[in-house]
Amino acid sequence: MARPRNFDDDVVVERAMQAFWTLGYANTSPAALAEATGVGKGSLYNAFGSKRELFERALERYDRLGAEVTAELLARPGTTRECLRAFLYDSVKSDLAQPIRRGCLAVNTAVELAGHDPEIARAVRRGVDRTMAALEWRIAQGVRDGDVRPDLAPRATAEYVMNTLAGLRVMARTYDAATLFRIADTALAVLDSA
Amino acid sequence: MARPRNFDDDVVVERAMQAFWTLGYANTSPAALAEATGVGKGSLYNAFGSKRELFERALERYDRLGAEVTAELLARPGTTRECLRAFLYDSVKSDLAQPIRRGCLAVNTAVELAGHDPEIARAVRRGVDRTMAALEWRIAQGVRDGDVRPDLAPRATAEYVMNTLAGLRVMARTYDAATLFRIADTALAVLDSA
DNA sequence: CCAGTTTTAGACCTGTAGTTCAAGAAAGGT
DNA sequence: ACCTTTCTTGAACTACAGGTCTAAAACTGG
Repeated sequence: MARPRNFDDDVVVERAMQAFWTLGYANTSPAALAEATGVGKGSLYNAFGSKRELFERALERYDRLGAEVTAELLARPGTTRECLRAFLYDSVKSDLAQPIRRGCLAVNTAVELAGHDPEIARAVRRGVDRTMAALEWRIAQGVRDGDVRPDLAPRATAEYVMNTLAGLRVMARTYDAATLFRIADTALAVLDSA
Repeated sequence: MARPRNFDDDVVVERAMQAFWTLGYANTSPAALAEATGVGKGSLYNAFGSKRELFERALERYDRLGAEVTAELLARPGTTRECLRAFLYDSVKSDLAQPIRRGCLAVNTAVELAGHDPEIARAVRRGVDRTMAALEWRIAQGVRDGDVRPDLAPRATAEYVMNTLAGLRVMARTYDAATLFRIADTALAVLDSA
């Protein structure tokens, strides 16, 4: 009945996400998006409405993929501490693996846009809350299993771990691997019974 | 012998700093800088060369003022933990006091520019290192005084506290005061002997 | 009070961001 | 084969970013 799209939305959103992640929102021009996605500017606007809306799609995707990775890491066998360690290490490692340090899209977005765009702020918050809920759940399990100090409140501890991750994502911009891993280890020491 | 400047460089840099801090580097246009400083674009370019150079001056100033505040806080009487608590609380409070959450200029800069601009990355790093050195010094003193667990390495602990601060500066974009203070407290609990 | 120098305000310039639009292309229904 | 609909391509458009330039203005030593 009509001409079909000759690209896959998911693929385009994925590529746009990579571009936004690497360059930042403001520095990713429509031309850059066209280049990165292999789709003409016109088609992008036809399909997604605006740069802003495409960004929201990209952020959503990032949150969803991140939540999947987190869930997988936290569901692995091992002590709570091992799981949280894997959680922190994993993000540091994937950061360092990139040729240019791009940090975390959620953190970048919180810093670049959350202050001036309440809707984006809510989207970021939703994603972070989701990860934090997973952490809380895993920590609560650790308390039940007895491998976490029973006096730790799962909620507060989850917030704390999340905060540590946010810090690491920023520190990864300028510090080396050894420092980052050392920070992660120091942060996790709080979980140990003394 | 020649017409004198009719503005004070320091005042202009201070105001430019505020603008960059609030709006971000990319979003602060020359027009916005002229507006914020009360100095015409032409004069700004004459005095500072470029937006980029003015930003470097602003960042330098931020680092210097921050270092002064940190030094003052850490030199106050009280236990190490009280000092570090004041250090973390202070930044959270000043963040929350602003009408729009603008976080920390150094963190914002690390996120927005450090990945693509090595020189800026070095400047950020210098500032952070300075603060971290002050923390290390205070923690080492705490170890000597016996109010910090002696098994804590001052350097690693300082990095850890710095990381916690970086995290808080990001989390302050989207979370409320209660959560932020709770995170700070949890983070400081690691210092206690059990 | 003039000469010489530097600053100033803002007009001006070039490039690009972000978006829209017009014209044609690829379907599917009839 | 034709019509309708939706997509594509790329040119076109407006606004503003970042920076330069100019003509007047403000100082000061002589």
